[in-house]
Amino acid sequence: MQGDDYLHHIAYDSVIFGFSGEKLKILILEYHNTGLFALPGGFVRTNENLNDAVQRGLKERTGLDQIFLEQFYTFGDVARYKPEVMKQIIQANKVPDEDLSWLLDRFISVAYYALINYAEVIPTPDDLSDSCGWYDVDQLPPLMLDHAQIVQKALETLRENINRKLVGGNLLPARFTMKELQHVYEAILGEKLHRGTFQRKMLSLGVLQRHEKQYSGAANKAPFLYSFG
Amino acid sequence: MQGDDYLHHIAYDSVIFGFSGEKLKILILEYHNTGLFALPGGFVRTNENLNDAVQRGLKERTGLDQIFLEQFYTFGDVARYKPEVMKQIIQANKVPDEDLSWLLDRFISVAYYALINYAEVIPTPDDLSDSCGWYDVDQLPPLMLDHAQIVQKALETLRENINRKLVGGNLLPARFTMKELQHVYEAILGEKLHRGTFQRKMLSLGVLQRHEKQYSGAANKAPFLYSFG
DNA sequence: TTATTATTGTCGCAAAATGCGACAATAATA
DNA sequence: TATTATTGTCGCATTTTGCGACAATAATAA
Repeated sequence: MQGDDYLHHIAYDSVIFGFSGEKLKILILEYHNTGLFALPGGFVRTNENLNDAVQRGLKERTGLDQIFLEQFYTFGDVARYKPEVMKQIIQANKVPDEDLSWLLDRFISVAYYALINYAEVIPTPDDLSDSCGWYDVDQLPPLMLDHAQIVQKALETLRENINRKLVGGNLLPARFTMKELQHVYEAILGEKLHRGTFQRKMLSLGVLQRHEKQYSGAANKAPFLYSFG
Repeated sequence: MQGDDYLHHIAYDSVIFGFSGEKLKILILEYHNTGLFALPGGFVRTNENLNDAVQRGLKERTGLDQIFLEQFYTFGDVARYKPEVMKQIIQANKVPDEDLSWLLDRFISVAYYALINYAEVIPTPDDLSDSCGWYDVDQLPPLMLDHAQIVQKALETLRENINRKLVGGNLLPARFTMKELQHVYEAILGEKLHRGTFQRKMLSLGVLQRHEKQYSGAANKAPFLYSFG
């Protein structure tokens, strides 16, 4: 990780949403020996597209390719410049032979959110962090720098886009029941929805494919499975 | 404009919308002796918030303060890195005693759009450009780099936000008629709206203040004037 | 003074979208 | 065969929207 390989002053942070146990979750990593929690982030190589850099980071952290990924804001306040925090992280991970001084400069961070199928992810820490795990959006640990603010804005954007971009399905397996889809919407919006109205609305969009029923073994009517497209 | 005063690799571009003659317009500047047209942009000082840098640039270019300003996307493709274009601009404006080599590096650009009252603006070129003027959004000159794409995305964002953020009023004087407001909406959306429906919708929002009538001298009923808040 | 004309504010009504409860169908168990 | 929980769908009231029409009005023309 030489200084010349990356664009200085520019970073990205990603808010990776998953869905499990009827809860919306976010992937958070913890840096070695610092007690610092952070969003997965990274830097842009000098010959690499910004969007590609984020895709690359996501691949490394989740093992997934072809992810729903969207940029939502670029954070550029001076107040987010805290070199002592970065110094702390570097010192806890001192690797000789590397000039990491460029990491102590001021950074502007382009923030993205990703929607992924929780079940397919293998959370993988990087060199600097020793854990990479899921947290409920409403039970996050204290995050470093302005990362809590970034999460907040990601959630707002997600709520605004939930109908415009059919965002919901990206958080589920390829096939799902209407109830599961409704739970995703409820978790994102933070409110209960009416079952009948929700089903009618979804079906009227004409983007759901209906498949065979899912026999759960429970003593009641079995629901259909659906997929997008 | 020393290299140490600004954050390297980071720029901003602004799409400044105005409204006149029932048309949506954008402020475009032309660089000296190059035939290059561009969006007004600039750089971020090392101790300056990103948002403040854009406000500062807007103030210099329009004379206006307290503008409706919103960030909408950050452009970071490698393809937008064309040092020969920058070199052309610099050479046409050679100022001695300055090291401008940092301008030839790759830049990531944070794009903003602004909505302003056309009548209050005094378009002002900067040192590098010899004109700064209004162009119809559908009759723009060929813009350098990816600036046409930036304009396109600004328009899309504006359309998406038109109802969510009461964007329309920022393009008009403090007091305006319902018809003028409708023309703004039509220019942004690119379609005709029904007069009755539009008026009913706007009034139902409860954010318009009704004032005295505007007697235009025409042989017909005089419209009320409105303001926001 | 009175008719004419263009434009405005508002209304009525049909069509579409939404909120909410209810019913029959169904997959298992008792 | 009855029971139970859940599902798919429908009916109906309410709200929102699209669209035309009417009366009111400010000036001009007769």
